Amino acid sequence: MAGWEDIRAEVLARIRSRAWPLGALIPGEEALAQEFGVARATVNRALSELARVGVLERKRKAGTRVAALPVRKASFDIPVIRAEVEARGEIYGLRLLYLAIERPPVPVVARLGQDVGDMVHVQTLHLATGRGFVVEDRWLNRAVVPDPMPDFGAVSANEWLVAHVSYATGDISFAAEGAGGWEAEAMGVTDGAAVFVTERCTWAPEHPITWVRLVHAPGYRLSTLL
Amino acid sequence: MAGWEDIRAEVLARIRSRAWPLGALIPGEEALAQEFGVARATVNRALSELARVGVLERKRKAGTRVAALPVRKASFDIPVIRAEVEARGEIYGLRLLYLAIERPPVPVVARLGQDVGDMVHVQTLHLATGRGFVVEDRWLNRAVVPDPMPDFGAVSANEWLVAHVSYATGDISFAAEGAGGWEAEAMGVTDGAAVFVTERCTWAPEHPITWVRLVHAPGYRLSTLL
DNA sequence: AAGTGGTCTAGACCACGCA
DNA sequence: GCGTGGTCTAGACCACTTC
Repeated sequence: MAGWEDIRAEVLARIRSRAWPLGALIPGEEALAQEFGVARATVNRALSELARVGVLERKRKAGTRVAALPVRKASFDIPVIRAEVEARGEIYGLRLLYLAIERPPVPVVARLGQDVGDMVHVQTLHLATGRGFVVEDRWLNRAVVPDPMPDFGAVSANEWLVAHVSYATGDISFAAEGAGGWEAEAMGVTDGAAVFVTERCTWAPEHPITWVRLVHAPGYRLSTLL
Repeated sequence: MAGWEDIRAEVLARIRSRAWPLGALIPGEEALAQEFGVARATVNRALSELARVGVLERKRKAGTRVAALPVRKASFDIPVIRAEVEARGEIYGLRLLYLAIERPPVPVVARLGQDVGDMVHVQTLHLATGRGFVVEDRWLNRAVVPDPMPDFGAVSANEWLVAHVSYATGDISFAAEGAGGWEAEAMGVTDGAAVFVTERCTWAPEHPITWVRLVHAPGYRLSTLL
């Protein structure tokens, strides 16, 4: 019996073999269902999957075509830092460097897209077996933090958030920068050393939650399967 | 009428409100289908989607539970460099720096996981409106390159591959490094400047296809929505 | 052995986007 | 309009995992 994964494999084979060239329109779901002897829903499952990963482009009425420039999509996990350290078999440590309620600088407000006044500003150092692993610089909307503030020296803001302010939209970006200032000092690297930097911004449906900048120790690598 | 997206929203709301705490087992599909007055397939679609993005964990017989440490997954596109440059409204240019058939160094063979003897070695500079955008260092399995070799000075190996050797598995990784050697020179940056580096390895089902290292111009940023 | 999620079917209706 | 993909249903069988 042909399952949706078999259909997917067959479609991929036809694309690879150029039976269905790049950019070409392929037969409709009904036709393929007949040809393969399966229900239309099964074909739909296979084609939807291929569209999700960028191999096909589907539009109602227009039909399904092979992506002209197959844009590969890759996905990766955004782990809680503690889990990431422990997954390497190292011992996690956390050191609170700075904590205050103050006005965020203009760039942070801009990234959040909305001014919510004073915010909770937390700077922490995440350790892997005693060595600096990540320097975290975070601004939190006071509206999401309870009044007796959690002890961010014991549980990282990162971890507290995923457990208490679940689900939100946001964006994330990665860049290479030369280390500098307090971040370089906290991490214990020389000024100008190349470091991997993650910046993330998250919103609840109606208000910003947090902006965070993570400076990873030199040698850090973000990797995933295609 | 309740569609699968409504079910998804309701499930998310229950998780957010702690009606279903982190790590807790939630009712089975049949029960939820009855409660929401929809078919089980609709509930399945919603829960599968949530499992795919890491909010739920599902196991046959064991049931569905809320992920204890919700690992957010992000996905991003791996565009063809020309498309990336043009998407910025800049003019794409390509300069072939080096082309030879030679033995790959040990690290490259190791990453590919299989020794295929001599390979095609291509080094190119991708330009955005005349300025260096990406330095590409690529090793290609000779088995995937036709005998009159394509003109890699006209069409980048990158682009030629997606059009002619479609679909493969592989891995990709990102890191920050200090620029150096011919790469720094080709890009026109000072030695030691922080650059964003992408390394990618792709395989056909039975043999390696290519290994490539991309050094992006300073200031490059990889970003995506969560 | 039994319960749960994973998938398939045949049919149906709907929404979108072209003409 | 009208064709295509998107989704839903009710029922069924299967695969996996835990008991």
